[in-house]
Amino acid sequence: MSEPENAKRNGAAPATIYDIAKLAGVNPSTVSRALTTPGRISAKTEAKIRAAAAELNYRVNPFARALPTGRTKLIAFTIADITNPVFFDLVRGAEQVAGEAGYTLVVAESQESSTKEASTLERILPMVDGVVMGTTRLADDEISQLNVEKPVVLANRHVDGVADVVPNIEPGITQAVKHLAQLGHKHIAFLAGPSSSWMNTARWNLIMQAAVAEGMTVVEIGPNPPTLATGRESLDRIRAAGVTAVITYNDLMAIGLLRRAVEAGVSVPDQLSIVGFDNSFGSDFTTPALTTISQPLTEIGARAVESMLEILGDREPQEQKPELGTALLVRGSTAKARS
Amino acid sequence: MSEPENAKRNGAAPATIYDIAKLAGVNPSTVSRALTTPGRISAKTEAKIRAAAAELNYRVNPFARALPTGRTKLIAFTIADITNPVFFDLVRGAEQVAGEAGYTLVVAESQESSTKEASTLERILPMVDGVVMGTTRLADDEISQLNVEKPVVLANRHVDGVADVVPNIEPGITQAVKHLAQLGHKHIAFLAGPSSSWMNTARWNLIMQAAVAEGMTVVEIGPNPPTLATGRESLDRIRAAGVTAVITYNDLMAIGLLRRAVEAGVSVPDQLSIVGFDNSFGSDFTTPALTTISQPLTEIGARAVESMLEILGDREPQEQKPELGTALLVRGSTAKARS
DNA sequence: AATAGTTTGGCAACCGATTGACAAAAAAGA
DNA sequence: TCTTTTTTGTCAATCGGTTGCCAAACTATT
Repeated sequence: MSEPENAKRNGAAPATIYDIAKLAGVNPSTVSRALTTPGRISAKTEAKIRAAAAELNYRVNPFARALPTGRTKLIAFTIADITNPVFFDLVRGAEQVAGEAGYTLVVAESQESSTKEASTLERILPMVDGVVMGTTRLADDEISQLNVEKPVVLANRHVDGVADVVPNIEPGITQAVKHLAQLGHKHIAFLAGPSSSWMNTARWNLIMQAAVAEGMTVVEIGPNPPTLATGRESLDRIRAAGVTAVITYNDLMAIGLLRRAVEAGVSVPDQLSIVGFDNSFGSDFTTPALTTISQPLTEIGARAVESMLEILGDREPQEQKPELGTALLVRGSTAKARS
Repeated sequence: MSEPENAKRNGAAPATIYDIAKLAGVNPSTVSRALTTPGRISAKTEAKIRAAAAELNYRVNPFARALPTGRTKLIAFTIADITNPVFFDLVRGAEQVAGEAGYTLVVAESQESSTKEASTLERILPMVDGVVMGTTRLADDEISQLNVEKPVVLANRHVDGVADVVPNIEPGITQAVKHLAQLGHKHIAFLAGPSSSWMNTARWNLIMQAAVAEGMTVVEIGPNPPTLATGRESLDRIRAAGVTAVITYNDLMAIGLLRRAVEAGVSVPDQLSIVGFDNSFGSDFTTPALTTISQPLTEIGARAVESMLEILGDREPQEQKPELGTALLVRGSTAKARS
């Protein structure tokens, strides 16, 4: 309690390589080499130094190291909305890989605002080695711009000249549309996400294509913020459109829509079939449970960081990994079209 | 593509105070002062320097600054499980306050493992100014220990000698137990969380106390990992215990239990009433929606960071804020005890 | 106009590591 | 045994800021 002035806690200042050098009877630079360049120093001396370091409970000062090397072992991870559970798995995968490589993730949330995203990045950019964008609301040119300053890896988005990890959404979407067609749906809708989402466009295009191939009509309703609230608010527009099934941009919207429908006495799936996207946390809590297109989110997060590590030269480029796919997960929110 | 060696991106190295000094025709130290100590330098010179800085697109190198000052403007925020939506609101509140003060949050997840938590903290401790523990699985003495090295603020937990932000859980719990009593329940259970959770003990004690006061019997079932899976797996034990209502350690467990019960043909709330804890994301997705004890999580996260800022001397200590409370939120998962 | 007092800006040391250049010591070769 | 090569450790500069101390320049006082 109440020692507001003294920011320094532990009376004993943390040990430095100088302390170790003194204790081991060598030069500080020898300590640095022993600790960072294995083999450069004789085994005997190195052992002595390591012992001294252990005794002093030494931990390198990351800033002192970052200054001459310019490397901080920090990676920024951007997400648009912490409230959207898709990012659970994304960061899980990312954090896993980053941690193993001795990197730390700085998670930056932008609350769906590109302005906020830009300003947060502005603040943390000088201290990270690279930026992995889990979900971003920045425009293509802003991303390209960013990529000039620090390496960028995109998850679930493509921008020319920028590294990315994007699953093939075609199989999942085709399956979903076929599934609806087989259930007898003729008129369906796509409840769109934000216009600044690259994935939104990609999904819409494929859905349109697949729907036409199946001889169905399809309308896009949106763009919208990809939230629970939007899902709820869209029920009227969807009913007005006269469709019998909807595919939503993400599960959050699907859940909002489903719950609102139930409240409004619109039976799901009897009067309205709903297909979500992402298979994110909570999508199986609802009654009926949500039929959704699942993505390998953990793997996407992991690969995005792996890719970053390769760019940073901290990981050997691997042989080409198999393409990531998507698949329809049929649960209870889809059924035969009402005649 | 393929320039694995060159970590440096932008051909032009970022501007330093030396560049500014040259351009403005002053000494580097003058630049430093102009930018960090308002008033120390004449308005005229400062304007000149600021102009030069703007022209060169200058941004301070946080590491160079951190070296002499020891302050990094980074705060670690620990959470036990990123998959538990309680932390949404916790970090939302925390990030908000931190951002406004120019601090950045480094979110560290430990996947419910105290070992993992300790090792992650080990890695990031040297680079943060303090640690805010959203949810932690460390033991009391480990926390005290940590608090010696860097300032610590605990959310939802109390350890002697360590700053904390804890809401008063008494009203919520009392209301919940009263609510069950009024519905005619005589025998209830507490589905416990992890033994390393301080809150778990705190909640159990109050529930026990309140139940006894209402003339009910109450049993503790646990300890358990506070997850969806545990909730599911506990149905049998709960039924075996012969109780008609359960209060769970958190919503995740309650949701797991509720869903399993429905699957198993145990009607909720008719055969079993369930009360969750936290009012976290998804707790209203279920059918029936979960009755739960809500906590002001955003506010807790915000206050925890505020408290940290005060300790770091970066914020004036405020007048005492009103105590944070909890309250029962009655939804559909509780009903009259089956006679 | 002379003196005292206050601003303002420069000098240089320092934070804790890393690293190129070099010399001393040890090992290998003649 | 003497030279050549390799190994091992030291010196000193450097990264980009911050800050105590001091002197020059200015302002105010008498």
